[in-house]
Amino acid sequence: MTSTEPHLPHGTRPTRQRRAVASALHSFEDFRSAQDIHDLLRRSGDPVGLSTVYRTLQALADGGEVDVLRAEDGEALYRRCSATHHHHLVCRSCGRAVEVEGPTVERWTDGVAGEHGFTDVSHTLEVFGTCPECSAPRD
Amino acid sequence: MTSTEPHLPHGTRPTRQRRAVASALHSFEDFRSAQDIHDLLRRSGDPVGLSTVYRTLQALADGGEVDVLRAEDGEALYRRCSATHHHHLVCRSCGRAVEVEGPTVERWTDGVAGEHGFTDVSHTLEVFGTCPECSAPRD
DNA sequence: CGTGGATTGACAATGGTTGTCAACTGGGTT
DNA sequence: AACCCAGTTGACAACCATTGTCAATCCACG
Repeated sequence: MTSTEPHLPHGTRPTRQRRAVASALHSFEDFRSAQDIHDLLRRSGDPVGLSTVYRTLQALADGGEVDVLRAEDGEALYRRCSATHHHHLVCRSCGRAVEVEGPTVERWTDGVAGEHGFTDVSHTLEVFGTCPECSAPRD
Repeated sequence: MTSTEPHLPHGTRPTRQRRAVASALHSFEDFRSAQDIHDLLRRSGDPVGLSTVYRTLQALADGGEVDVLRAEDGEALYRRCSATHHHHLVCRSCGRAVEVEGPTVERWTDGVAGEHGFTDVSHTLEVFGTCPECSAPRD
């Protein structure tokens, strides 16, 4: 079941490097930095230049294939994602993220924006917490 | 006393520099970068060292006196804020921001997090749009 | 006044990200 | 197979927001 791999923008070449990045994105489900992914690839014996990692991640992000969120310190973190609009429930301890949908929130943001006469509305929403596993007492 | 000026953390000295930064924060209602504020102060004849601007903004942010949000490129942007929990409706054209409250959203995030067993929940939410003035046809 | 801790700011260092550009790759064409 | 050549790569440098450093300065208090 590897058919859910992020696809590269139409018209680009499926090079070894791009496949490697796309594949790496499938090996974890938390948010990782570009540099983390670069290291991951090097250690897994399928090295890709740092510039290329950045370029590929950017292309995937532009194509909506990966989500980007900013760490506290402003560093960009990446994660593969589904195509539909969604938000994340991120564990602030282990980083694992769950995609969640929020029709309630979508309606609310549109409503609030409308009340103030704002148009062409978009929004960002991330929820942070401690996941069950991380809050479980140590065994 | 109902001064709306940002207050500095308890026990710190109200120096000229810190007052200048706090005052600058009151001269605009959109989000500005630390460097913008540094420039603003220099041009207004009340110069403050860049390090001090960063330090003061950080202290104010820690004390919940100013909001921080990240621009697309990861740059930190600052704006004075009220003490209660709130979100922003930000004009992506002129940058002006309106504080909004969302009990609906608070309830929703807590609910979703709870369903997944997440505890100690917090969240970030920003709404972007085009404000009435910016979407109005030129006068 | 004098003293000491808090504060400042010029400057250097850090680090994520982007720009540069010569070398390389590989699909289409002859 | 050899040739093209636009797309691609990656080592390296440049960029720039942010943080660290530390000697000089300030200021509350005795």
